[in-house]
Amino acid sequence: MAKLRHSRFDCAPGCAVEAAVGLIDGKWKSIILYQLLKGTLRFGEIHRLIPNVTPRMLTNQLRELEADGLITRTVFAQVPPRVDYALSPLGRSMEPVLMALKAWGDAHIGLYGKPHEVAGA
Amino acid sequence: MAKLRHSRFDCAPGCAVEAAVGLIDGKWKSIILYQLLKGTLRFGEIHRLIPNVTPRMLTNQLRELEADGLITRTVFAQVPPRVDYALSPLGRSMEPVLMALKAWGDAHIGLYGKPHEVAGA
DNA sequence: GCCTATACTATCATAAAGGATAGCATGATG
DNA sequence: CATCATGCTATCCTTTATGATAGTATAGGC
Repeated sequence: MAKLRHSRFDCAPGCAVEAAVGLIDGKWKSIILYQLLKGTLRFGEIHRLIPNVTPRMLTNQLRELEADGLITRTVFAQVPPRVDYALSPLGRSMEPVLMALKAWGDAHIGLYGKPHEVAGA
Repeated sequence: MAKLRHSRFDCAPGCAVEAAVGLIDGKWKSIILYQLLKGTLRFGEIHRLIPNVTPRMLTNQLRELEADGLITRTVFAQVPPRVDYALSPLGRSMEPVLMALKAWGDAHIGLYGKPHEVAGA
């Protein structure tokens, strides 16, 4: 059996932090959730907003976010196919976390804006 | 050359979020930072607070956090050795992120408290 | 002299994360 | 009939993350 995701929850003092981090653990997940804050998006729209992700990984991480209950996936029976992704109420409850991350990133992005050029802290 | 950590910063709209997430990307990092919110800790104290981490990984992630400027490491020339770890001002500025993660985790830990038992969202 | 403590280091191993590339079914369009 | 769009899937591959285990230097305590 593959290691269970989130299996590390052991209710130590850091547990709550760990639980939250575990849900956004995946290279593209936090970006996907952040983009969905603005509203429902289709697969292709997400891909245009995050061009560096491969279709395989985008699908993979959308499926995991759905399995974790953070987003909803709605398929429209038409051609070409249309699939809408949106934050679920649980996902929406992550907004304070995502906005805290953004606020921190906005304030400090200059420290890491270029590879190899980390400013002295 | 190994891939640079944080090399994925490309200043897309999610960039700021990505930057912040990249700094806590590592199985134990968010827990370490969370524990250090309470104040300076020695290596062994951190290990007692996070018993599941191996010494190798604890050292590895402490070194990365230090390299990223989030924590400071102070060596005392004595025997047995004593090394203190503390949040740097930059690390301290992550407190809102860590507290947002904790608040979210506290509110929702029940959803993921046990492996294999994800409540319907 | 042996044991203990501390904060690691060294080495090997396993598992997983993520990427690269090519391809698919269906209808619409020209 | 060829091309296009969409949202993927399949397969193989590379890289990285993490773990398991054993070991280390130095002084102090018994």
